[in-house]
Amino acid sequence: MDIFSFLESIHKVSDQARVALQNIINVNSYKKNEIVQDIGSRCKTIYFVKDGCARIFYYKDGNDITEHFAFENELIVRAESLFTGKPTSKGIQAIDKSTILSIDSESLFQLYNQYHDIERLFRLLFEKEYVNTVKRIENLQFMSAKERYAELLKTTDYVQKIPLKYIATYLGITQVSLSRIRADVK
Amino acid sequence: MDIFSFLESIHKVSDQARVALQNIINVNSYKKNEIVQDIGSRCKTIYFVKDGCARIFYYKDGNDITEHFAFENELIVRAESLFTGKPTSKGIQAIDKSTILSIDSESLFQLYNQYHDIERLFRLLFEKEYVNTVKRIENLQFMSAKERYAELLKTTDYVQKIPLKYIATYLGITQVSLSRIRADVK
DNA sequence: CAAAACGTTTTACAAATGATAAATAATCAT
DNA sequence: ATGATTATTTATCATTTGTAAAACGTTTTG
Repeated sequence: MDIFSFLESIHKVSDQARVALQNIINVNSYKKNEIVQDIGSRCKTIYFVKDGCARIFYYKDGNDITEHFAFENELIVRAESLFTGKPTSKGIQAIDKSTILSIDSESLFQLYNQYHDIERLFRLLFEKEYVNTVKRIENLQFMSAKERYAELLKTTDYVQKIPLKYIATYLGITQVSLSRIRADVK
Repeated sequence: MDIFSFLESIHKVSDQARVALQNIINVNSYKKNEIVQDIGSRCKTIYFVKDGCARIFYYKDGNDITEHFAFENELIVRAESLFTGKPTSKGIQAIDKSTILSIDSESLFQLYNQYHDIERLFRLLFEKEYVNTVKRIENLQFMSAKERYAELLKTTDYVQKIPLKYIATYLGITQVSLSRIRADVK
């Protein structure tokens, strides 16, 4: 799917705005496990998974924690850096061979001033992301690990391709615990 | 603090826009424990705590769960209803005697078309809320209940006034468990 | 004030999850 | 292919958290 078809499904922008947007979008291919952006600097990019699958991760007490998964036609954003200007402690990694679009956020925020349409489009996009994070809170706050795992399985078949250890930390549990849950379900 | 001082600290709008905004804001006082908006209908209101303290809650398996606390000069929004148009399963309750402003969302979204300024202001506001929810995920995903409690205590002294049972479910644990944690810390 | 209602703590026991190590299984690189 | 590496499962035991019930405290209200 073309990103513009996706964007148009959210909010249609003028042809001029569309061209302006095209100019700040880059396409890149990543190998399995390749780092898309490393931990450390201030995040100035909005990513969009065209094909494949990626994750946001960080380290807590030396352990690799997956905070977020993104599949086809989904945004990846480290909001706590992008919207605050603070350096990020989170990295982005392609889990599988992937095609990922990058939108330079500083250029985008400039375009907001010229094209009200573009600001609205991204406002709506980020509102959706916001809603997703709220749902994830509901999920983490009072569902058992087993329930959370069942929920995740429902979202996409792509989950099958994701290493167990990533899924475990995403669910907020250890690999061993997830392995037990799986054994139970069988 | 006046809400307009607060809003101006995020993004300054024109005098005209300000007047238009004033017209869709209502001020209400609530008694301790009073319901601000009940569970059920579609959420069409953005709330702002001027004084006091409120919470978002819902029921899971018959248990009252606190999803969110809002203190002075904070927004309260049930994003998953406001931004999707779906009915909400969450209610809002004043925890203490409170003054809470209500902004009608349908009117606000209309104003977005007339005043680019207002759309930008609220875009920035909701970006902040989005960042807060992301931080809460970090918090819930891999911090122990003890750590989460310590974090919460740091945020505001107002926590002292909040019933333990609300705090416990907010942290994702039972009252009994929180009571134990408190006994430990002493 | 006293009774009732509500909130918090404690206790005892059960269930879920963590930590560590070892055993298998699957994947990768030469 | 085969050895090395990485991923997953299993086992054992410790810790955390849940559940239920009772005890204790505090607040509300007639």
